[in-house]
Amino acid sequence: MAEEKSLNFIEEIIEEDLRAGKYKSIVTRFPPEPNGYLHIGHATAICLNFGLSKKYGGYTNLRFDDTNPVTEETEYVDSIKEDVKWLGAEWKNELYASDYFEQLYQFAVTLIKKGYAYVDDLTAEEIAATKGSHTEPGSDSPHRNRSVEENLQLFADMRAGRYADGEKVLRARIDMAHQNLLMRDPLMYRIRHAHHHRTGDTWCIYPMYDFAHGQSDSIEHVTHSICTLEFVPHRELYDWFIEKLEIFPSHQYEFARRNLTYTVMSKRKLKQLVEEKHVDGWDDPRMPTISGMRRRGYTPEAFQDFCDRVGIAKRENLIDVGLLEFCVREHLNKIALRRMVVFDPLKVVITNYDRENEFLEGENNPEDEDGGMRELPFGRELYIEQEDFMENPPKKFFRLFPGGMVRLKFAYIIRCDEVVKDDSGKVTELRCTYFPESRSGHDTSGIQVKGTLHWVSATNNVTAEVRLYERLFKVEDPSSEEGDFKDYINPDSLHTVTTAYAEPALRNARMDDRFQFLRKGYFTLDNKDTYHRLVFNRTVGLKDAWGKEQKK
RNA sequence: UGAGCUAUGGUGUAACGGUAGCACUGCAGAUUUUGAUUCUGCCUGUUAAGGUUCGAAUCCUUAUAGCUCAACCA
Repeated sequence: MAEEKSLNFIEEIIEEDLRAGKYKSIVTRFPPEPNGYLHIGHATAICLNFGLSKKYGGYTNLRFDDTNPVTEETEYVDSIKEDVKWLGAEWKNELYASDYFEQLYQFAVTLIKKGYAYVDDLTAEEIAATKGSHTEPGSDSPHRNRSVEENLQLFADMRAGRYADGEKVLRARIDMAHQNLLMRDPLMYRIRHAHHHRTGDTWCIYPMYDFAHGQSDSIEHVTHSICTLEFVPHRELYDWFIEKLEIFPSHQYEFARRNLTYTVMSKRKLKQLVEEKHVDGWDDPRMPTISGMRRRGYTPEAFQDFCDRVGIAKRENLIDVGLLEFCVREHLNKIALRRMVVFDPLKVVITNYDRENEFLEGENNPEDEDGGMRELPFGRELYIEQEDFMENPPKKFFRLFPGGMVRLKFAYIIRCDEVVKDDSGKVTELRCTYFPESRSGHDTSGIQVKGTLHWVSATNNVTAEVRLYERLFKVEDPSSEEGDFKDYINPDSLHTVTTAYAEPALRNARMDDRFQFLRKGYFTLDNKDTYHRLVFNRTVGLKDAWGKEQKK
């Protein structure tokens, strides 16, 4: 029995269009403005647009909406392409709104000729003042009824650079009393004597978003132009231009942008975090940017899964970041190489171990039969985690305590015989005995233990720096709290373990490797600071039933 | 206080006039050489009030709540 996969509302629209024969295949686009870095919100838009065209047999263009020369830079174009590529999205064409400047200019001329556009001399303030309000109609500009010839000449003069910034604009001639404020003679072109990252100084007039986006969609024959809900009021204008221009009718559909708990998503706020040094940069592993999450060790597969699970709709939402963490754990659990790393060492001396150091074997990944094994040096002196020993353990403590026994993962069962302390009473060393016949995989000892600990040889290991990240904010929705969102920054979002002791296999860690440090979480090499030393970022922790139990 | 959009467990999303389902979270248990993974089970929901209908989460009305809109930004 075939399982009916339910469709989201956009898929329903597309299937209906396809069924009705409106299109044979679909074209979507991902249209970032190259003025900043991509974040998770963009990632969901990418998954949506590229996912749709893949599902329904079509393609997706990557189009840079570069109509504002003063905010846009090539640097951003490059980082955006890198991020999109990393997510696994393959665009059909790399396009730029600026590629269409000449065509857009001709569109504007067409509208002028049809009497649908005019050059206005009003200042920005005057235009705002005559715009009216939600309850009051606007009033016509005194230049609204210039002749077509005059408009044509003036617009050509604008292009030719005869005017200074702000001196003139081209407006659509619609209705200054329109219910929709966006339809009250919106601006189509403004003068900007500025260098453009691609067209250089060729142009000094630039189209506004509303006169560039829909037309670009149309030029590319985009069938389904998907954007976020705040553009709903723009749809009327979008359709108006296409109708008056009589060009390919692209259609705009809107969905609700995704919000995540314990973070902020607006460019303005992210920028503040970077500029005021609350984080290390746009790619700080705590940032919700794609570059930040990549650096932290998230995988494209996890994002894809996340997008699929979250779905798509039109209502406001605040998605539990726990879902993203679940997705990344689920993927990493399958692919991560298991390794042992001790963050806070407590020396263990095995008093009855008097032979040569030996090498034991440990599987790389119990989830992967073909994952292979690696060697683990074992010896008389080892490190275990400080927190894995308690002199006076509470109930249900499965780890080491005086007289207690645990298994060392991949190795032997040991018993704690003696606790060595320094003058201040701090435990500095445990003296233990091991049971030779309890060797992992060959255990004939018959001893049952509750706990299994990770460990590292004290004489054969490699040191590394480990960075542990917590949530960047203390509250679920920093933006909706009283006062400044920055008041809710979690001051302890980064813990650095400068010297952790790792098993030797980690010496050969590669940048795209994913690791699970046993009982510690998932880690990956930091792509910036790993140079002459190893620096690992914790992507996400393991589920921690014991930690939860303790909090009770 | 004009217009538009939206309202389903704690969270996200299905059900398209006919049994409110799935996932995450949470809780309980089993297995476990990671207190991980895996497996079982459980808790929790249609914003409200009317109306139409044999039957309403779904259609209608009203109310309520949230979001969006008056940049020469996108």
